Amino acid sequence: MTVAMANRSGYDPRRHGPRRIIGPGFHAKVYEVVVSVPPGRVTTFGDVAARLGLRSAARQVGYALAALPPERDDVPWYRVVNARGMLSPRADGQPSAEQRQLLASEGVDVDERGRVVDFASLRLRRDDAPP
DNA sequence: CGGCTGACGACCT
DNA sequence: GAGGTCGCCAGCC
Repeated sequence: MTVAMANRSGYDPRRHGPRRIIGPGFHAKVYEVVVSVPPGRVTTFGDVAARLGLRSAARQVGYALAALPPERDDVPWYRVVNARGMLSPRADGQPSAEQRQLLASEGVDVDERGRVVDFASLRLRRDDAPP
């Protein structure tokens, strides 16, 4: 017996984390976490969500960054990639060239498939320290 | 106030 | 490895 097979149609906290309502200001919290990502490092949507206590809300983190207002140019959105270390494709189906360039300016290389080179080492996890 | 819009992640076959 | 399913929520028309 495992929790994984408990109920397929129901909610599995082991997998998705706690059900919790962040409430208004969710976007602002996302931005705050992203601001704390140091130059030359990257993090993931899921890690940001986990840091907010909502592992299951990775998608919402993406939505929040998609809605990032231009005046929030203090938020290094480009340091956020997906869990595989890939730059998330935008509406046109390809990764943002601007994101690639901004990362490159910090010494973070992105290969031709859109994946961050040496992602495992550069990834900033919730309670991770630089090597 | 109803409906639509979005940068994801983990599992399963 | 690739493709599909399900679960998440706040903003802005």
